[in-house]
Amino acid sequence: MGRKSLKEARKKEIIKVFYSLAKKNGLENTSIAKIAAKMEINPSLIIHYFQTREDLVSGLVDYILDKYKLIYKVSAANATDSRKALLEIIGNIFSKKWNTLFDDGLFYGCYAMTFHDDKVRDLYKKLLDSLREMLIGHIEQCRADGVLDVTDVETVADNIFVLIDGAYFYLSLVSDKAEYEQRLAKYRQQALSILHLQELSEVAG
Amino acid sequence: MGRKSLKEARKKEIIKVFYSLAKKNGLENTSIAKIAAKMEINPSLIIHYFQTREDLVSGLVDYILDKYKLIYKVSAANATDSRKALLEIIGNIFSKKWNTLFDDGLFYGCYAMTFHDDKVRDLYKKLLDSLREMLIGHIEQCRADGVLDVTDVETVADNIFVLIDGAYFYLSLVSDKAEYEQRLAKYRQQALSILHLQELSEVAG
DNA sequence: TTATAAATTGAATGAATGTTCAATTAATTT
DNA sequence: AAATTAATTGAACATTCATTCAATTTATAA
Repeated sequence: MGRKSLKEARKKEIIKVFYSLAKKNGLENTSIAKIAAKMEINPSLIIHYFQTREDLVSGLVDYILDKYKLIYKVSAANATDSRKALLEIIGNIFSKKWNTLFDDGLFYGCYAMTFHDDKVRDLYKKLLDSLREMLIGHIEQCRADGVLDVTDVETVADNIFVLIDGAYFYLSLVSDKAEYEQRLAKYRQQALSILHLQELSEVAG
Repeated sequence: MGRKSLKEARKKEIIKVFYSLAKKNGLENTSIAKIAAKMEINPSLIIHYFQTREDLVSGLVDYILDKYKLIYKVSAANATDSRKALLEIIGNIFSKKWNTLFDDGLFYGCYAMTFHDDKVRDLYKKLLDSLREMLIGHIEQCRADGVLDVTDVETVADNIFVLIDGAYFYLSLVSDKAEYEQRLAKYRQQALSILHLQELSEVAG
């Protein structure tokens, strides 16, 4: 009875436009009114779905972190081979295509919010911790399969994460494309070195 | 003739209040009006000194980056001993007192601006690059003095910076004090390990 | 066809924003 | 004391903001 609810689909549409505008102009310069204008709908419709701006931002953070999570996803082709799976993840993390899928500016913009917004802080902390656990799992699997020679798995995983976060922090300021790619390759190499693995071209994404 | 100018002193006062409010409530929640209210002055006075909000923010970025730079400052006592100087810098970077002097939230908040504000981007890039050069200089001096055994100085310096940036990225989300300090110590240890140095208590700050 | 429920609009709100400009106050020099 | 220059105020500005509420349109089920 009554009209079919479009709620979830509509919310996602709104968030996507929010994402694209914030990506272009920054989080603080993206208002509800501007999102509505871009979508050619009424601002009150956005408030109808997200009761407050805070909820809207929260939805954006969810959206961004979901995208971020994808980088750690292992394709079905490599799911059964622990070594290939690990190599695929490392490859994904240190690849150029990541940038086309994911906007670092927004990731850091939302990250900056964690210092004053407990909700966002929790989301980030839980995501990063779950990714750590995941990487630990992969490494342990590799060790169990005898394809990896590491002693302290947790430390190794931590080293990888430090490398990732530190690498992109500086990389985001590198505008020269050649230097960017060169550094990226070097960091990937270093990640493999931490894992006592060698670069391989055999692994597809 | 006429009144003595308080311009520079007053501008610094304003920025300091801006800093303290933004530290507490976040950059985007700190308006000119709020700064003026806190100082019990008229908002137009702030505009008098900083023509636009953009200029005001730019001043804040300068202020923050100047503070950041201090972490890399070597005390006079260690200035002549290259090994002690390097150890002091590493000690400063991975110390708890840094947090009392410097607000990570604002540092990341301004960092997030680099993605849409070319001016801020240049400031950050130039600072980080100059710090790199400085660290490279210290390491090279140590090598010249025969107290350090490293081959590729630039790579070593880059590894240190990646460690710093990556470490604090995650540390900023760690609220448990004990875990925070434990990790911090571990990262410091790792920095020394990259330099092939050992932890020393002999170096004062 | 009618009832129902959700989607959407439109107008209005008050508060806060950055900024302008003229007027006034306060300090310093001649 | 008078002239000068900067500090500071106060009132006003147009804009934008998030949010509210009632009214209307649109789709679906009975």
